[in-house]
Amino acid sequence: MRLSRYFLPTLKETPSEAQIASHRLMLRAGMVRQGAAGIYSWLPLGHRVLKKVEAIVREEQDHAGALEMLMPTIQSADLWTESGRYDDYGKEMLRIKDRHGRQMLYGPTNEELITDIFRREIKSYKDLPKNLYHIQWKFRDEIRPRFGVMRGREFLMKDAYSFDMTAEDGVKSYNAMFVAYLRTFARLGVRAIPMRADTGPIGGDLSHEFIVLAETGESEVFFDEGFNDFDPMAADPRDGTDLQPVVDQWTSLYAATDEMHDTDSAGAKDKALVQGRGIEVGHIFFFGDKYSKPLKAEVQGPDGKPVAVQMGSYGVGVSRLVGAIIEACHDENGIIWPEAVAPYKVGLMNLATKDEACTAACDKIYTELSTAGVEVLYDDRATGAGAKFTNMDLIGLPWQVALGNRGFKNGIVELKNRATGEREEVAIGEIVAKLTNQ
RNA sequence: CGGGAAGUGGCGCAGUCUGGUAGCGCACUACACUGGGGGUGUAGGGAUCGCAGGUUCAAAUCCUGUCUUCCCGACCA
Repeated sequence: MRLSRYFLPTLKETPSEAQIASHRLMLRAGMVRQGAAGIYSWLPLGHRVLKKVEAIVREEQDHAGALEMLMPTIQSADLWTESGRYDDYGKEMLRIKDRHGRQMLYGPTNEELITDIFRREIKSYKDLPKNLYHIQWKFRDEIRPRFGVMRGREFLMKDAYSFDMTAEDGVKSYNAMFVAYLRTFARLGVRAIPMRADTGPIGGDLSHEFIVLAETGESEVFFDEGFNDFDPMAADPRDGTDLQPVVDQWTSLYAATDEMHDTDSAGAKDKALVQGRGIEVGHIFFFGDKYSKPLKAEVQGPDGKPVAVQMGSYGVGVSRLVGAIIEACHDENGIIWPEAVAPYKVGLMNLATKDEACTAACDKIYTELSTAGVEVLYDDRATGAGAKFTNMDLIGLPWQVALGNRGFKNGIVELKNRATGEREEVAIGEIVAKLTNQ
């Protein structure tokens, strides 16, 4: 993409409403713009990142056997009355009336809706297990939205729902999601640690939060440094092996957020305990028949008798993750994207746009990279070189390629790694091959 | 919802106390120079000062109401 044709409104100064790093950087890098408190438009650069995060979440869900579908954002209040949560949910739920005066709501979550779909279509134990998910916008009318997309009111969430005949099978479904989450966050380029969680209003007795570690995270966390030795990609939910040992390993070490932290517990006395900060990006629950009973989500067992199914739900804050990744990956100059979610892999800068030969060389590199399938953002604007460097550091593409008169005379470009800051001179003729293999 | 701040060109701010023709930096437009870390000059465009009402000869400035945004707390993907 040529920057001269792109829509990338970067800001030199930070808008006064943004306080934390990810919010400041998302505004400055031209990724999002605020519509109302906690509600954002995603501009092209931010949208690309959001879609990449979404794609990785989707791949790992599919890989773990979950089935993608799509439920609406607007729901009828009826199902919520039936589950008893219409009154319980409180002011966090955005309630609206349609033209006929029917009570509707903008979905804050989808347990009721998915359970209704399930109970209408699935009648036999032979159809189990099932794990259905969707990636959809939710709305929770938070008292105080803040931190940009990290705690917005409107947010993109992946939520999956598992249905099993027995609690034992339900735990297997839970474990598959547990492993899928380990893999998802590792692929996104961040370190996430599962922590035993309070089940809160969703209920149930088995639940873990996945916390991305970031120095500027919103909550304080305590965890065993033994987590460093675990490989999140070691287990595969699809190869048919028992995942319980993997889950046992990841839950054997102490890990807790400050509100769950208990200095008196045995694990907390471990010498290997370290303190850090983190951001919750995923939360999984196994809650048995909490919703299937009141909503009568039953199947017939082998004996012909109806049984309420065992359910679990599994959320990932997709839009929140974009902010969380930035919190974990930035410096004083801007964002440092992990390659898997970077909006473009390479930022190519023409530092001598008035020099026809140099420009032709840049154009050639741009064309060849594009043809080779490398995502490249090409700064071909007639602005000063300093502005280009500063802007590239801000938007944080993993690789920067700079070509100006100086290098052109000697037949070299400068290649810079945004994360390490390392610069290297590469022959013009070799840069494409080098980036293609990188 | 309790406590606290703030709304003035796109962004960051001054002006408000003490009422008297709306200002600065950045960004933007044109031209020239410049071109390896947000460069320089000249000339421009753009604001009913959040909104409504009131006081006054006169309101960004004083009074009343209201909306919005941000921060701390309780709540949360």
